[in-house]
Amino acid sequence: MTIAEVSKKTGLSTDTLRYYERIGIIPEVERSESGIRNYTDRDLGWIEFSKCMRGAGMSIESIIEYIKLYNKGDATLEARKQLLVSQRDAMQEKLNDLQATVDKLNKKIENYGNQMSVHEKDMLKTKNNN
Amino acid sequence: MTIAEVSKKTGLSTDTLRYYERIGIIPEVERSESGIRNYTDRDLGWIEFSKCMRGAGMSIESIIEYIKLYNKGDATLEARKQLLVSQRDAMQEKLNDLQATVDKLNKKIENYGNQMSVHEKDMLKTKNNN
DNA sequence: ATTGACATTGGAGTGCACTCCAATGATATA
DNA sequence: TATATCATTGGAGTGCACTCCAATGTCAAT
Repeated sequence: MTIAEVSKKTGLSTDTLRYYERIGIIPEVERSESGIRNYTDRDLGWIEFSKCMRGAGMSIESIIEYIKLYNKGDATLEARKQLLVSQRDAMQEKLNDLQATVDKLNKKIENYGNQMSVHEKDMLKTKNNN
Repeated sequence: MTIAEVSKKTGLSTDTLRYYERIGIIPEVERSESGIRNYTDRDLGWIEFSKCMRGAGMSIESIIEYIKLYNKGDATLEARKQLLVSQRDAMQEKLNDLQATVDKLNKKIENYGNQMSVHEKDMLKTKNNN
């Protein structure tokens, strides 16, 4: 698979793909004799993984750490698990916060729903109802 | 309320507080004759609002837009509502993605749970199971 | 009146995660 | 074989959201 194809499949730009490889978020991709990348399905798996984790807010630094551990083999199983657990916990917390904010927003939107002056109502309410 | 007190209450640094005011994420705060800020509860409300929205990933640009609309008064009620609705929808989507990623991560963690070589298992699975 | 802890400003600096670019090389098609 | 379209690299540039800083001012307590 060429970089253009992978870009299309994943939605990541070729620049980002090369950047990810350079910094170690994707293992090094095989090249043709002339130096052109040839992505395997396995590479694609890592790309999707990284994309997914990045999308969930995991830092590039943490992904690099995970991949480094992975490359060290089975001795790092526990460490990898712990890394994932702590990332999941962080995500779960963000998720909860996000849910709380969505709920808040929904209440505000409801207030906007009825046609009375929200300007006035608003300022008579609890702090967070701007 | 002094800026230090507000900083303590909100968890935002004094630098951030001044920055937020400068860019319009917080309405201008009253000053003493000598120019020192004196925050009201109303100011605090806006700060909490902005903090909350920022925490949920709303961009500073959007918050500025909302506050500008707010300051234009009741003529902008509908626009404000629409802004909030679209932000909520964006958050809801992020929330769904996040949930999906947490679920995925939980499955991976389960795999790590049993002591067999995940290294081998891993690579025999579907793409996304790195 | 001096000390020390706070406040102010504008502007420069930081960190993250890309994103763009110019120079150059590879490959496919007419 | 010429042309067009892709690929490569290293390094510079971008955008966002802060964060830090130095010079200076304010204020309460000794």
